[in-house]
Amino acid sequence: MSIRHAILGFLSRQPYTGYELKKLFADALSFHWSGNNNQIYGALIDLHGSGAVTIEILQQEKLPARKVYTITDQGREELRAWVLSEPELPVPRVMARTQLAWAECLSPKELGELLVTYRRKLEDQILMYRETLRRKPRGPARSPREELIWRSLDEGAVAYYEGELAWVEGLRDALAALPTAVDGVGGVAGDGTDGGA
Amino acid sequence: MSIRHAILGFLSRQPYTGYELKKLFADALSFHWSGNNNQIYGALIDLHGSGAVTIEILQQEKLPARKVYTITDQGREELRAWVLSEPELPVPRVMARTQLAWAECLSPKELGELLVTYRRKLEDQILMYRETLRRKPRGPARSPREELIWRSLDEGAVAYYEGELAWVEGLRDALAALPTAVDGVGGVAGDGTDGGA
DNA sequence: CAAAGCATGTAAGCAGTTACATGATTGT
DNA sequence: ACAATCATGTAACTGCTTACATGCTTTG
Repeated sequence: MSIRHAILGFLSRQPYTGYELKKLFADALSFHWSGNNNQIYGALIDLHGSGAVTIEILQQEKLPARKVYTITDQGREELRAWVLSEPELPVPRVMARTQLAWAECLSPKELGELLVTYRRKLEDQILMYRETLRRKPRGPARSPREELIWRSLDEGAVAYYEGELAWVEGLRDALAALPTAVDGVGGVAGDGTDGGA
Repeated sequence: MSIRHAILGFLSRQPYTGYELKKLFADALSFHWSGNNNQIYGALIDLHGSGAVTIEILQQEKLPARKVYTITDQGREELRAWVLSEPELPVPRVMARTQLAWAECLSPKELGELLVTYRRKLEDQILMYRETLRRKPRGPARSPREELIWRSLDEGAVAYYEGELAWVEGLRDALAALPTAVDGVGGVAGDGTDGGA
């Protein structure tokens, strides 16, 4: 369970309820968890069981009780140990690229359209990120250093999509530069309904 | 199941046994599946059940029988449909970045070391990729277009890690440029054992 | 003789997903 | 009247992972 540590991270700043954490995950651009109940409530029970957090139950009139979770010293130690642990290399599992790997069964036109669709999605995502970052300033950082890191993480997320976009553009250019004889294979002779093995 | 389509992709080039597919996945740089038995043998049974592949069993003297899987027309159609399907945006879930998000509990020195470790792993990975690509030429492509795409995928994988590397370098530079007063917080006053909420 | 390769498969588990269930309150 | 928000939790599933199990052959 790795969302466990992200939860501890949030709790290291201030106490939260499961419901609030759920929203934090759903809203955050840099934390790519769906923030579903199952994981968060489950992880919180787990964290409580292992003594990393304490629970305070606040009864409310006519609304369900709020269970406010507070990190313990032990929880802080666990968080620290995780942050210090060997960072692992990311595995770029990009489904769209796997699709392209087997694009041989497509006509040039179909392939072109696929690339355009992907490009457009990437552009939209970049715009959305930029817009969200512009108008939803994150909470106050605990230090200029933390502020810097958070900004860097946000920028890095955008940069990732920009990198992917540049790659698609590069591929499109390269494909366009291929000899026309090849372009004609699927574009003239067939409709792309698979030419055979 | 999504490795299902990657398997169909390989089979669209030529028939393979499960064992061979397993090695293909394990060796390929652009397909980030572990190539474990469970998934591959399971997916093959599934593919056979739905009529996407046929099985030919070749008995061997004193070695286990080889089950050679061949893609059917229906399998080709499924592959084609998948390749044409809406490409989905990748989600960059980089654990190392999540660690950095909660690096506030680290001293400047510890943070610096963490970044250096990550940078080194990225550099190693890039070198390893380059080396592997240089000396393990992939099989013959079915067309110049496929050749181009495959090369592009390989280059894209390296470019991804280079982008991540550039991001780390940028962050390091930015941290180094922070006022020294801040640098002193964890470096002088404490040993980084957590300064409190 | 041990290790690696050939070739199949099973078991157990983890981290994540969507969707369901309950029920009051507030906003349109 | 309908939807969204508050707030908890459960169920069922998917995709992927490591590790185990079997047994024979080739290579060092």
